[in-house]
Amino acid sequence: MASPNVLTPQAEDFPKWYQDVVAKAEMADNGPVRGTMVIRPYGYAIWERMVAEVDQRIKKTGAQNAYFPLFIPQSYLAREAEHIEGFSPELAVVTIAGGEELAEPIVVRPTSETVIGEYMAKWVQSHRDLPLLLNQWANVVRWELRPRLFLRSSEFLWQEGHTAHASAEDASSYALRIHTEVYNDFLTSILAVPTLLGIKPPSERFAGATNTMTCEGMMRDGKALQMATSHELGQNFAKAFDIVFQNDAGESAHCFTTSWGASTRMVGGLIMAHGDDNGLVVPPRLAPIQVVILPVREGDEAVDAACAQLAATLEANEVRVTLDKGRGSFGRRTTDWEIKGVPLRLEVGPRDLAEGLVTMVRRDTNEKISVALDAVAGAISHALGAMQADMLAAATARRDDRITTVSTVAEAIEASQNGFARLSWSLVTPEIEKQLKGEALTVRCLQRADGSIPLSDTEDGLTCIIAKSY
RNA sequence: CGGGAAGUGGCGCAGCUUGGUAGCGCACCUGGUUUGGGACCAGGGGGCCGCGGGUUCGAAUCCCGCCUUCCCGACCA
Repeated sequence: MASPNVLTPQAEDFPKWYQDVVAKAEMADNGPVRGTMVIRPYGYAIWERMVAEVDQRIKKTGAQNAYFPLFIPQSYLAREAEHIEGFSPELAVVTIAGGEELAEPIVVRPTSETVIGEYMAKWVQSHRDLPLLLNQWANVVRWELRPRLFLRSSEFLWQEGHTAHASAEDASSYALRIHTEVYNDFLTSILAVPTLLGIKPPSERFAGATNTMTCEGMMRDGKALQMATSHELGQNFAKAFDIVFQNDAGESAHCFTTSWGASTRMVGGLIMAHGDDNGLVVPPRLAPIQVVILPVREGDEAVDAACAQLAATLEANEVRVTLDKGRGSFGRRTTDWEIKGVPLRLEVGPRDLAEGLVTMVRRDTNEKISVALDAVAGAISHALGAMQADMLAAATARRDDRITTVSTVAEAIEASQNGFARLSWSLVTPEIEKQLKGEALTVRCLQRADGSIPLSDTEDGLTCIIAKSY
């Protein structure tokens, strides 16, 4: 256990705890311009792991990576009325470049539906060109009034997928496939964050979408965080950008498009879904460092040799392992790795070594197990697997404890002070949504009674999740 | 963008009321003793006090403007 005063306890001040973890785990710093973020090597290593896992899943669905420009003509955004209306307040616009006032202002992309739409129109001629499945990893800029590291920064990193299809059904099923096979699978099986899948109410839809799906996660303070999102755009952008194809009967038709994204916000979600008073807890399958080998004292030849041997063995078993430098007190080094959330520590000291043992400690439970030197590889592999499963189970239990099914709006407001309220969607009128807003609450998503994703907000028998959110 | 709080070595803070040129803890460097849950002793280094203006013989301290951060709201991945 970390000594007191390393981090602000969660129960005392959750936002302060979050900042402490971001700083002390060396995840990120504020940038010099308000809302900007410097991602430090450890934070970036975690992001890179997310990128690798998500990218691999995206490619499995058939999408290909490409890259589109940062700068977008302002007129492009204006072509889709809802889109420009939704994004205008958040845009950073370049009006001077090369020392001259520009004839047409250039927008720094807040998202790339518009530029990509322009090129889709160029590239799509026939139904044989469809579906067109594109993805890009990029930075985007949305000027934020209230920034928070990872959760809401004015510039952030993400992946944005953009696809064009011949039919509404094809677009819809692809967006759903991304939602479940890419996002939800990544979130649950790698990030160990259980999700509630649903659609956004019309008031919360992406600007220009006909349907927005969301993966809502619950943080340890009971607030909701949208971890990823997937949109059906209907023919809105196809009409604005003339994305037209000839079908097999030789007739012209507008495509149906989708877009979907997941961002560095997931790093914030990781911190807040799993972190505890001792710091970050990174699930093993995500962790850039899965095991740290920690010599109890420096300069002990037997210990150093055993550490080197263990590192080699684990590397050969494809475990992502780091050898602690052994400088400074044992307690200090232990605490530092604990704050970084490394799943397993292997403590190697002369006492254990004399008996042919090392001590393995799990970050999530602090459970200490003595392991024989020649059994380390197997024990590590087993512990990594167990910890991954236990973290998802624990997060799921915490979440379910905090979801209350209620039957009135007043009860929903009460129940959502410390968690999620589940209420019949039929009780939520636009006036009620306003009332909720006054209580700092929003409808996070709509679900069918069985928790599955509805096709539309007008289906009968839907429930909604009401919560505070980040 | 509105309402609150705050910016002083890397981090956390004191000093400001009653102007006189900066201090503490942690971190850092050197040496030694240590090392099984944030070690100890000794000796060191580092700050034009967020930025810009003003008042004054003199400003961390008083006045004005701006920037940044945090909390609460409206907007959002």
